Amino acid sequence: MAYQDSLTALSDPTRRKIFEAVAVEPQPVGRLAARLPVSRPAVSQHLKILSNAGLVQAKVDGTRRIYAIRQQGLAELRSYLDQFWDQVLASFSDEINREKGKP
Amino acid sequence: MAYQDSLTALSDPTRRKIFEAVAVEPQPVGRLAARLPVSRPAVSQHLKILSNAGLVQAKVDGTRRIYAIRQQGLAELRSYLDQFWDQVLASFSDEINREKGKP
DNA sequence: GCTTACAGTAAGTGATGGCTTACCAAGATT
DNA sequence: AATCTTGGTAAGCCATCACTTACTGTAAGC
Repeated sequence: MAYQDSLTALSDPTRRKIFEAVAVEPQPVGRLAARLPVSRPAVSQHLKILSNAGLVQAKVDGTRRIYAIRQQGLAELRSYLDQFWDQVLASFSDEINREKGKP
Repeated sequence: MAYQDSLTALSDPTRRKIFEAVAVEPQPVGRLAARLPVSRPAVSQHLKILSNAGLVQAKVDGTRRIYAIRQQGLAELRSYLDQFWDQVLASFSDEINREKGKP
């Protein structure tokens, strides 16, 4: 639901593969499981975690569920990291200013 | 060492706090531990993981080690996510083009 | 209506991971 | 030189987690 859950979700290699596969092309659960070395229930469980993190969402199509990336979840994670990026850039320019003021 | 390790490193709440604290201001291990609800060895272990992930680096100062953010590690993680961001934007414009072509 | 396809849930298991205390190494301080 | 400060390492413990098989539910297809 927030960037915390997104980071937890993407920390697992299998979930990353699922996320990456879904990013390339929205897919039903069965197809994802077929291309992965784990069982279909395992994929379902991973998708639940990714879904709760807001990183993917399912579009129901009969008995099938087509999972796709949810861009807002990705955006939240990006802005979390951007916050640090800004801080890094800020302290870097601070250092430059300190260096300039020295001699 | 790569974005995978960065995601694993930032998936833990305590490590996130350490990373966030170090982002605000470079600090020695002891000070970090004093402000956290875990022991100093625990902080050391977390810093090792963050360091291996390339997210922080230590500057040795006598017996003290001042930990700070390593911007390149953060950059790698950002670009990993940006890759998906680009894909999301691409498929979004694809959809618009499909919609335009329909009627 | 019966069966088949698709997918989520439940329960159990082995491995991983974060924490603690105890210990060790090395530079600072007196 | 003796001690204190600082911090990394070792070993062990408990909780969490990813995975499996078995089961349930629901929509399609004949």
